[in-house]
Amino acid sequence: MNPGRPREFNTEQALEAAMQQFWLAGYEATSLQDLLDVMNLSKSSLYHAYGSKHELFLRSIDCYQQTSANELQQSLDNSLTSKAFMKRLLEDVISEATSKKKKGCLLVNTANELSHRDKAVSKAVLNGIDNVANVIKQAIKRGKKEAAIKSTVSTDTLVNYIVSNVSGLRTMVKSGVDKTELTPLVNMIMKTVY
Amino acid sequence: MNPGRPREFNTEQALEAAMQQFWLAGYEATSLQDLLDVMNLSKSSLYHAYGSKHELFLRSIDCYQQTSANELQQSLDNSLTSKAFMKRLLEDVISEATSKKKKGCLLVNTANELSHRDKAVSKAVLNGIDNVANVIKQAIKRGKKEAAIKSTVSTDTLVNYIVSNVSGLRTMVKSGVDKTELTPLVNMIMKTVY
DNA sequence: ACTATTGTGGACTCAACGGTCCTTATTTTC
DNA sequence: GAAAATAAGGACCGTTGAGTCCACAATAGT
Repeated sequence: MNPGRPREFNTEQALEAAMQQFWLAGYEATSLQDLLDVMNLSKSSLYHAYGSKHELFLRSIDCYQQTSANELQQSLDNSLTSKAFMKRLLEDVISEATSKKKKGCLLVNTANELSHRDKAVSKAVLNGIDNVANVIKQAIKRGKKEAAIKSTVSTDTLVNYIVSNVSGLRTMVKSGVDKTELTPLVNMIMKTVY
Repeated sequence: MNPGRPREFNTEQALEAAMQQFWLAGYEATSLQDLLDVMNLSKSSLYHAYGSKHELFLRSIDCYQQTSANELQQSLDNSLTSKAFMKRLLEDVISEATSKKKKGCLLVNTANELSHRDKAVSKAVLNGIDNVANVIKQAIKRGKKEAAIKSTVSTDTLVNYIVSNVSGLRTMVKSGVDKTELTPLVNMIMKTVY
C-alpha cells in the first residue's frame, strides 16, 4: 500500500532549516539554491516534498509560529509573576541589539515584506500573531488577577499594546538603534502596564 | 564649458516617482523595468543620471525622509498644542488601515527589509529616522513646556517611545489588523504620554 | 558649419531565478 | 525476483534580473 524508496531526510528537520533561512534573509532574498544548501537536499526532493518555494514558506511560517508560541507559553508557565514574564519578553527582544545577526521575528519581518501583496502569507502571519497574542493575553489576565496590573484598559487593548510595542522595538533593533537607548524604553513600557 | 544635449526630464520629478515606487513595493520587489515605467525614461538615461538601482534607492530614501520631516514639521507648526499634533500623527498612521494600499512608511519598510544586510541603506534609514525624530522631539519639548506632559520620563525616551509605537502600529496596519482594534490602542498610547 | 560634449534609445550580455522532467536508485508487496 | 511505487540527482527550460555599450540626436561654443 505504501511501498517505494524511503526518504533519506527528515521532513521536519529540513523544514526547520528552511525556516531558519527564511528567518535570516526573508522570502525574496532567499533563493532556491540557498534552501537546497541549508536543507541539504536536491531540487527534485524539495519540490516533491513541499511543492514550491511558496508552499515551503507558508509551512515555515507555521513552524516558526508554533515553536514561538510554545516557547512563550513555556516561559510564561515558568515565570513567577506576569510582570516577570513580560519583562523577560521585552528584554529578550532588545537583547538582539548587541548581537551581530539581527533576525528579528519572522512574523514581523514577513508582515512587512509580503503581507500586503500575498493573501495566503497574510493569513498565515495573522494566524501566527494570533497564537502568540493568545499567550500574551494569558499573561495579561494573570497580571490582572495578581492585581499587578492596575490599568483599567481592556485586556485586548493591553495585548495589542504589547504586540505593537514588541513590533516597534524589533524595528528599532533592526534599524540599528543602540541598546542603551532601548533599555529606558523597555522600562517605560513596563511602567505603563504594571 | 557645459555644452551638450539638455536633459529631457526633470531629475527631481523622476526621483520622486522612483521613491513612490520603492515606497509601494520595496527595494527587491521593484524591478528596473518598474522604475523605467514610472519615471518615464530609458535605461541609459537612468544609469547616466543616477548610477545604479542601489544609488537611486539611497536617493529615494533621502527624498522621502526630507519631505516626510518637512510635512511633519509643518503639521507641528500648524498644531495648536503638542497633544493635538501627536494625536493627529498617530491617527494618520492607523487611518491607512481602512485604505487599500498599505504603503506604510518607507523608512520602517526599509529598516525591516534591508537595514540588517546593507550598510549604506542602514545609514540612510537611521539618518532619516533621526530627522523625523527631531520633529517629534520638538513636539515633546513643547508638550513639557505647555505642561501637557506630566511624565518625568526623559525627553529622549519619550521620543523613542513615540517612534517605537509608530513603527509598531505601522506593522500592525500592514499585517491587516482592523482599525477598530487600533483606535483604543492609540488612545492608550496618548494617555501614557499626556 | 564644425567640434566637443552630453542625452537618449535600444540591442545586447550574462548570470540567476523558480520550476520541470527524465533517468536512475532504492525500497515494499506479492 | 518481478512489479509497483516512491525518492534522488541533475540536466534542462524559459524568464527575468541588473547592468553595458554603441549608434544616433541635440545642444553650446568657436
